[in-house]
Amino acid sequence: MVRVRFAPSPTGALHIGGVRTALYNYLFARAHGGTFILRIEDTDSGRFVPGAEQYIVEALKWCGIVVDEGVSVGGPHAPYRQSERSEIYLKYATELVAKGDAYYAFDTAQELAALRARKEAAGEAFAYNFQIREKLRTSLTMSPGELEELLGNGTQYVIRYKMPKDEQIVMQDLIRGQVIVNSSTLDDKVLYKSMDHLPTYHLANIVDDHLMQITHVIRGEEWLPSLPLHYVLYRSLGWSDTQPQFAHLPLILKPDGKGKLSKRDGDKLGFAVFPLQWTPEVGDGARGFREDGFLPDAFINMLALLGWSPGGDREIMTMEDMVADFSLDKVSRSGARFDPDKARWINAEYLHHSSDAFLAEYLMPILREHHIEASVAYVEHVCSLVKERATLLTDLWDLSRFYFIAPTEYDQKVVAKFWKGDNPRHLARILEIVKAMDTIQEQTAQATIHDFITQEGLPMGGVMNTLRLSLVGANMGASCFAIMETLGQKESVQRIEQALKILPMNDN
RNA sequence: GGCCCAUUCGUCUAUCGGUUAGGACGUUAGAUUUUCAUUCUAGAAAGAGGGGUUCGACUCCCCUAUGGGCUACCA
Repeated sequence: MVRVRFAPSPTGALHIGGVRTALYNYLFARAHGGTFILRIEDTDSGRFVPGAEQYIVEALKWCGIVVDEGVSVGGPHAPYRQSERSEIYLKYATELVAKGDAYYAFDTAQELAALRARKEAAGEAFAYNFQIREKLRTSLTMSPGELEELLGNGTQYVIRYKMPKDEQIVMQDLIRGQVIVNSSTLDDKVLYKSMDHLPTYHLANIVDDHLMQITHVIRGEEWLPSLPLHYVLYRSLGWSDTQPQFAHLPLILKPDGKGKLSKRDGDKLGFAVFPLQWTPEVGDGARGFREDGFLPDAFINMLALLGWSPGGDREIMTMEDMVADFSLDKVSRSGARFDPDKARWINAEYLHHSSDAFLAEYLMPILREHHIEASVAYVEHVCSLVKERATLLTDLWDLSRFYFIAPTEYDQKVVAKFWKGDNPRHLARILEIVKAMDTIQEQTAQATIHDFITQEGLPMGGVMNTLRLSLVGANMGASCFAIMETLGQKESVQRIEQALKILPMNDN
């Protein structure tokens, strides 16, 4: 039975790299009939950000990623917030000390900083490891009595893992294959912190994954360097035989390929890097894909393709399609640059195939904000005319406003180009034809007016663009006749009359 | 600096030893269109470099280069 977890830290908004990790975990779980768990890793009390957890829950919901078990839905392994599980971890840390695989260290932050500074001054890297641990104030070199006294009088301590010396740690990664690291290059990581009396990520992660019976750990590549630590931790705890399998995902890079994508890139690109708008109580906010007009289905489709391909040429896929084809061995090994252009194109694909009813539902509230009364049927019809011109949901209003509001000003460039010579006079004659119609039907109106223009030998482009200018106020939109049919005869007549009244009749 | 990971068109990728190295975004040129879009057609565009292994390497191995990640009582 497959059990995977997405385990973010509530330190701010979840950026698209995190969402993609969640997505891959979710796809993997669904593909194997498994369980997708949401666990909050809030063991860094110093970086906790109020509202971040709620943001994560809402973001997953918007993406259509359904949590089976975890924070906000509960489950058999509750609680799923590590801060609420704090008493669990100390037990395992002290167990490791008892076994001799970990030890108490009493160095102060100042002492460590001094040590680090001295090493750096000598041009060497500082590592808290086998070479130095015997020379520091640790339980390794103390008498039992001395240790008991320090522990008893409340002296601050951390528990560090005693990384073995010169051992080849052989690991398996589902995406990268075998990875081997010599343990002497690793340091004695802190497992349990003195400051907030909470475990570090490494301990809490291993303990919870074990307790929650996680079968596969799918996480970002930034965790690969700590995989050896996790391996030896599982071994020390006696859990090697049930330890999960690991898959380290390639990173999502900045568009220029220089480094991991970050919040600042969003500002620089003028493009969202978060699923939802983020408005923290303090600090800077950030825009979201949702608010920028992306459809959730398009968003996850775009994200899924950043580092995974089903093989072959398929690109536009629903969540169900992706579940059916997802497998970790088709995840690529190299980092993927985020491409705003491709993201926009995918969204346009989804938008063009959205139903008019769905788009109208989005547009109606915007119309209400502009105090526009329109029937759902009318709005749906308008959506059918504008959607192929839209890339983002937010384009809809700009593309459709002239169907609801007569132009109050006219695009000067278009005026300069077409509202000249005899064109206004020709338009006045078109007006008479339109006036004579009871109703406007696209095909018949087109036939009638085109015939007139041809028979009178008038310039087709000049007349039609002038007509469009009077109707729309710009050189955009569907066929003039479709527009007139939508607007209705009365409104069409009014708009042509208004243009003839407002714009100068001729420039002779 | 040390350790680890990676490397196919500008970008995302397909290829799992034998292909004219395919697709998509973007881009260029056309067509369609009264406009803006859409759509369609065509084009340019890639295996980092050097060694091996092999009858044959983009594909396997090694070295170099380049890029990235990690190197906290952060995750």
